[in-house]
Amino acid sequence: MEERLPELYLENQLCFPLYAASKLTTKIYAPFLNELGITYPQYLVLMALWQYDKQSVKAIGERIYLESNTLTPLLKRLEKKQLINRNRLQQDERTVIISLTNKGQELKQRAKDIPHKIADSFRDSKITENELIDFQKTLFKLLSVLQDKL
Amino acid sequence: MEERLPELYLENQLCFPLYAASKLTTKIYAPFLNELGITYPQYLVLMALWQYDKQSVKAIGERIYLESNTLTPLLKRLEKKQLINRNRLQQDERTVIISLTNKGQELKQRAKDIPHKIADSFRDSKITENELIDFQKTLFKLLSVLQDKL
DNA sequence: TAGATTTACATCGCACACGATTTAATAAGA
DNA sequence: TCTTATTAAATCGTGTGCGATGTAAATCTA
Repeated sequence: MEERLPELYLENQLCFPLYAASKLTTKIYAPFLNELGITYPQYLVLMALWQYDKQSVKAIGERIYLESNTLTPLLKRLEKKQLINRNRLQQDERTVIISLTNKGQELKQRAKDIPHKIADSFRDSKITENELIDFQKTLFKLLSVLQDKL
Repeated sequence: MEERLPELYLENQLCFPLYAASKLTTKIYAPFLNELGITYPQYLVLMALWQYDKQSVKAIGERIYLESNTLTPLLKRLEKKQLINRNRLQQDERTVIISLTNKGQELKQRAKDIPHKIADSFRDSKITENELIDFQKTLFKLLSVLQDKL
């Protein structure tokens, strides 16, 4: 009665290696981020703020694909660490504007070498620079297709 | 005093689109898996069991990159849904063997069309079949490199 | 302009992830 | 053999993710 269904093999899916690679990548970052006292999703929020300071929760969410149900508690943790401030906008009291504290601004300097360090660790691997560039290109295409489907 | 650090832009990272694509992919699966009453990580565990029944928790973890701290509670939930059984191995009482119940086996039939349905939804997108094949190839290379680093 | 609708954020509950530690069983070594 | 080390799961605490719902402010509409 058992039936071979190769379409259900882990290796033949796209979703599974994507899921696994994402998790492993986060683990690669962990020791560097630990030194800064932040988590990976917190790092994403801070990158959004380092690039464009003073944004609404909604704007941050659109950049990193998260909504207030995840962001609100995460932002409160960043506030408790004194890396950001949360302020209601006067013109529209519904909107909460997130801005970096001095401490949050300073963290940018300590974080700036992380991408290089990560990239270096791939230097002598089986993956070429060009391959990674193509890969990233498809990844962004995939992202936009996925977004359209949702 | 503000400094432009393009290496800290979200678009220039590899980790971020990987993280985002993984999450969006999981969302694409959600409605299909909802019909089966399971979550995405539970689906991964079941795929491992549909492919090779009767495995230890450790073996499942190696396939899907999870450890007992995540798997134990997840497996208890699958047990409560009567999709799997958990039994200690006589030869080695430390090992817990996970096996499918009849209900768990039957679910395979109901799940078998999910990959096709997902693939179909990409049919007329900007991404070609060949591009996806290359993409998956790099993804697996990336996975093995990441694994070596950890 | 009063009432309906939309919007931004917050809250709640549940299910992961994962580092760190614990417990019990087995294997290894002097 | 007795002790020590290793191994497989389980447990614990913290931090996401996310669907569903709540709340208050702003906007729209008849």
